[in-house]
This record gives sequence, structure tokens and C-alpha cells, in this order.
Amino acid sequence: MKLSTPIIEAICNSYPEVDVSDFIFSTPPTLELGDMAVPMFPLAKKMRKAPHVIAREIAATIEGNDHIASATATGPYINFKLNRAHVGAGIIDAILKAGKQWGSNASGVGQKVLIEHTSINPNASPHVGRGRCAMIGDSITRLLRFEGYDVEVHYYVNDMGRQIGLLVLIADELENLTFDQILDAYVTANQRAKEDPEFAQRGYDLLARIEDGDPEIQRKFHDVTDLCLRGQLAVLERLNVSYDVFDKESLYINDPRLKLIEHALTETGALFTDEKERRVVDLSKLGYQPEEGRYFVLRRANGSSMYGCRDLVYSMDKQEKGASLTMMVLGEDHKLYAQQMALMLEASGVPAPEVVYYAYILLKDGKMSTRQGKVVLLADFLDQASERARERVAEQFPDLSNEEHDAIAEQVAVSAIRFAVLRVKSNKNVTFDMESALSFQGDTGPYIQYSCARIRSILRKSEVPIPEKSDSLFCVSTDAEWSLLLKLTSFTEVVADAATQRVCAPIANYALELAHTFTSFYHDCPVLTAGDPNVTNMRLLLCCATLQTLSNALHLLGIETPERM
RNA sequence: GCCCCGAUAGUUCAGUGGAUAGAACGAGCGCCUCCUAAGCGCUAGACACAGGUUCGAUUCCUGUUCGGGGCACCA
Repeated sequence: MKLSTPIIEAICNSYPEVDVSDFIFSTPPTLELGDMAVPMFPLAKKMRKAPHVIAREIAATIEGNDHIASATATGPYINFKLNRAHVGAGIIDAILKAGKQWGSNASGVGQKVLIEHTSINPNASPHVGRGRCAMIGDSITRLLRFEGYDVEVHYYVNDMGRQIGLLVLIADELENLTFDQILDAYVTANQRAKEDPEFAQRGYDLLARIEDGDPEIQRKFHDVTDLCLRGQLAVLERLNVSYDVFDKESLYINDPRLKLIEHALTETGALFTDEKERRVVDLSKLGYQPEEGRYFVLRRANGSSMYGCRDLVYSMDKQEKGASLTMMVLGEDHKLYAQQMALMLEASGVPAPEVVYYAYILLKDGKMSTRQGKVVLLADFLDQASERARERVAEQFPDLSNEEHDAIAEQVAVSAIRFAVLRVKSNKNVTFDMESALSFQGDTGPYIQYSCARIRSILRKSEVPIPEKSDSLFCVSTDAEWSLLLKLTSFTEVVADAATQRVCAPIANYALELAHTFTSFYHDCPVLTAGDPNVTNMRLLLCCATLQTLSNALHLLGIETPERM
């Protein structure tokens, strides 16, 4: 039950004319003032009385019960104190009963979602900017699954196009191209295409041939793409990011459904052949206002299709898979493009996907640049972070095996990067600083994992059995315990808001706050050495509930919690 | 030039139409015979600027400045 429900009931009992929508709950600045506050400003207008007068009147009529200990008017607010033992026991029991499901509102049960994310061009090992897309997409997937949605994750493989053509040319020259060489090869290829028109033309020729279905060329494109994709997926897998379905761009080249789209666009008068024999969509015919970005080219003069062509069919294909919601995670550089696609899709009777955008990750000295080698590769970060974490764990737990050291180190490294990226709202540029990301101190993923490890340590050492639920002697004797209980119970609401808004940053920040609240409790309230068996019991329950909540929150972020660290 | 995002402490980030704007890093001072010091406590420090809406704006709106992204044959 929500903490606010008994309060609403109590007020409505005395004031039947008050409507639920008049309530805005907030938290008083300090626990001394109360646990929950209701400001009287909205009611003041309705009842034509000063807020502090109403507060005093209403507070006087409220009687304590199981849930409510007291109601006090403080200026224009009514501050409620809750019955700590009763409410606290209810919170603990709800968490332990729900277990791994604790926090879920089950808002997505029975609904299917198709989400596409990451879809990196197969040309290099992914850097942290690309990783932002993967981590956001993966966390939204986890969040929606947690809420009960049936989610299918798709990855669009850009296995053709000019860049792959150039890469194929280079691969032909160098034999046995490896994944590690691909970035260099890609940079070289682009450089040459710029300086050598003949080389560039050969790349375009390859595109025309693959579109004609030349099997030899298809094989070459496939080999280069596959090499690259496998290398990229290995890195993403280290980050706990996974996909269900891989859709190859090349499969959509000569898709008959494109004709349907072109037909629909022609019907609206938007699709025309321009003076250079290109097939162009005039988006202003579809309701697009600005002059910039008004025209969208579907086919080159020679009839070969542009990227957008295949993407239109791909979007149609995704929509036809029967999901009630289709989503994409895109960099903000794709905003205009996605808007253009949406207009063309809708004109063709295909609903546009819902898009989550993310802004770029910057480095301290500016933008990342693949060409200048100014990037932080995910693999490099993970290697360094893992190495650092390993040294620490090996020193602290020499009894554990090498494999265990490695496993913990990797979990810590992944948590460092995932947390650092996910805690920032996705529409903001993030400045990534290698040193602070590697430090594991302060507001970091490892800090939260550390809190979990401390809880596990207590549970391991407990000589009394861990209780499964609260008993009649449950009591909350300190503010530290009570603050922790209040923090725990707010998880459900955090999840609900995050899921409806398709954001994961609030989950990350919640986990951090909860870890801080737990640590205060940890320092103030001895568990095993409390002296009173009832207090120990209660605190053990509190530890279990906190561990469950932190684990659930971290799971949504794709972060695991080691037993020791 | 036009369009879309953003601007909170020295730095990196939270947050809210209402009671004292939170952390962390960095700086200074403390704390391990005590469940893991990847920790804790204390001190110093911020809502870019100007208007407007409102009983009340850091939050909503407009403008300015600064930063990021985009604007037809790349994908």
C-alpha cells in the first residue's frame, strides 16, 4: 500500500468536499517535522481560506491510527508522522515477499515491445559514445521487462553502403584482416577515397554490384561485416548488453514492400523525379514546415537506393512483427532524420517508432574524434578498470581463486562504466573523465556494489537464522532505520516514473541515494552486535530488504553485485 | 542563417511550481583493538543573464549569451 493512502483517507473522512486531486505530497525538510507533508495551497484557493488556517483546522480533526501517528500543522503544511513499527513492518514484508519482483508495477503485462538499439556501423571497436546507446537501450529493455512487457531486442546490421565497400577494397589488398586492424583500415580507406576518385568510384561500383545480387561481392561484404560485428558484440557482451535478433540491411535491398511505400508517397504527391533524375520526397507535402531538410533523396540518378530506402522498409518490417510498441534509441544527430522517416512512414500508413534520443559523450578536451584517435574505446576502458579492480580484490581477498578475482574485477569494471553513463539524463552531454571513472570512489557503481558486499558480509556472519518476515516485536528505534525504510518503499514509484518516461537515470540516482542511506544506517546501527535479539532480527530484515532493493535496481542498470569486493 | 537539445558549487552530476537546492571529486580537519576504510564525520563552496506568468519560479514562457547536435544523393 502506498504511504499516502491512509493520509488521503484520514483527510477525506473529515472533509468530504476535498478531492484527491487537491493533494500534492511532499517530504518535510527534516524527520522531526514529519514523514510526509501535504501543502494546503491548492485547498486554500478552493476553500477561500488562508493555507495556514486550513492546515490548523484539518490537522486538529485527524486522529491517529495504525498508520498515522500524528498530524501537525506547521504554517501552510500538514506534516504527518507515521507509525514506524506498523508501517515499517509492512514495508519489509512487501519487499521480501516480492523478492526479485519488488519494485515492479507490472504495468506492461500482456504487451509486446520491439526495441532496436546500438546498430553500430561495422567499422571499428565501439567507443564509450556508442556504448551510451547500447547501455541506454539495454537498460530500457531491462526496465520494460521488469514492468512485465514482452521485449524483443533488435540490432540493425549495416552490412552494406559505401563504407563497407571501401573496407572490402582494403580487405582485398591486405590479406587476413583482423578486427583490431579494422579501425586503421577504415581510416585509410576514407583517406584514400578522398584523395583518389578512382578508388572511391570502385567503392560505388561494388555497391551497384551488390544491389544487382552479385554473389561474389555479397560474400566479401558479408565477411568484412561479420568479422566486425563479432568483434563489436564481444565488447558489448562484456557490458552485459544482449540482443535477440539481428536484421541485416542487405536483406532489405530489393524488398517488394518498398514499392508500396513509393506508391503511397506518390499518391500524396510528395515523391517526384527531379531534374537530375533522382527520386526525391518533398516532405513539405507531408506537413513538414522548415525549408532545411525539406527534401529527402530515396534513389540516386542511376536508380541505386539510398540508406533511407532500406530503412523505410526495415521500419515497416519491424511494425509488421506485431508489437504494440516499437522503439529505437538514437543519437541526437539522428533527430531530423528520424523526423523525416516518421513523416514518410506515416504517409505510407505505417506508425512511426517511438524514439529515445541521447546526446554525445564528450571528453575533457572536447569531442571524440575517431580520425584523431581521440576516443575512449570500451574495450580499453574495461581492460584498465578490470586490471585496477583485480589488484584491489586480490590484495583484499587473497584466499579467493584467480578466476574469482577476475570475475569480481570484471563486474566492478562494468559497473563503473555503466553507472557513470546511465546516471546522467540521456539528453545531456556527458563529459567522460577516464581518471574519475577508474577511481571507484564516491558516487560510482562500485560504491553501490560495495554496500551490497557489506550487507552480504553481515548476512554471512549472522549466527541467528535470517528471518523471513517481520514479527510482532518489530520496532524501529532510530532515525537511521526509519530513513532507510522510507527510502526503500519509494523504489516502486521511481520504477513507475522511469518506465513511463523511458529513462533509466532516475534508477541509477535512486540506487546511489539508497546506498548512501544504507551506509549511514550501517555506521549508526550495529546489526550482529546490537545486543538485543529483537533489534538484531529487525536489522537483519532491513539488511535483506536493502540488498533486495539494491540488487533489483542494479539489475535494471545491467550491474551485478559480487558477494565480496 | 534556420531548427532541436542543454546551462545548478573550482569540477562531474542530481533535484523541485512552494518550508533550509542534494551528492561526489578536488581543498582543509578528524575517524580503523568496532558487522569490509572501494567507507564515515566536520568545514568552505552553486541555480548563466534579462524580462514575463504566478500568492510563490532555480523549475513554466520569451529574449540574450555560451556549449552540443542537425540542415538532399553519408550511413
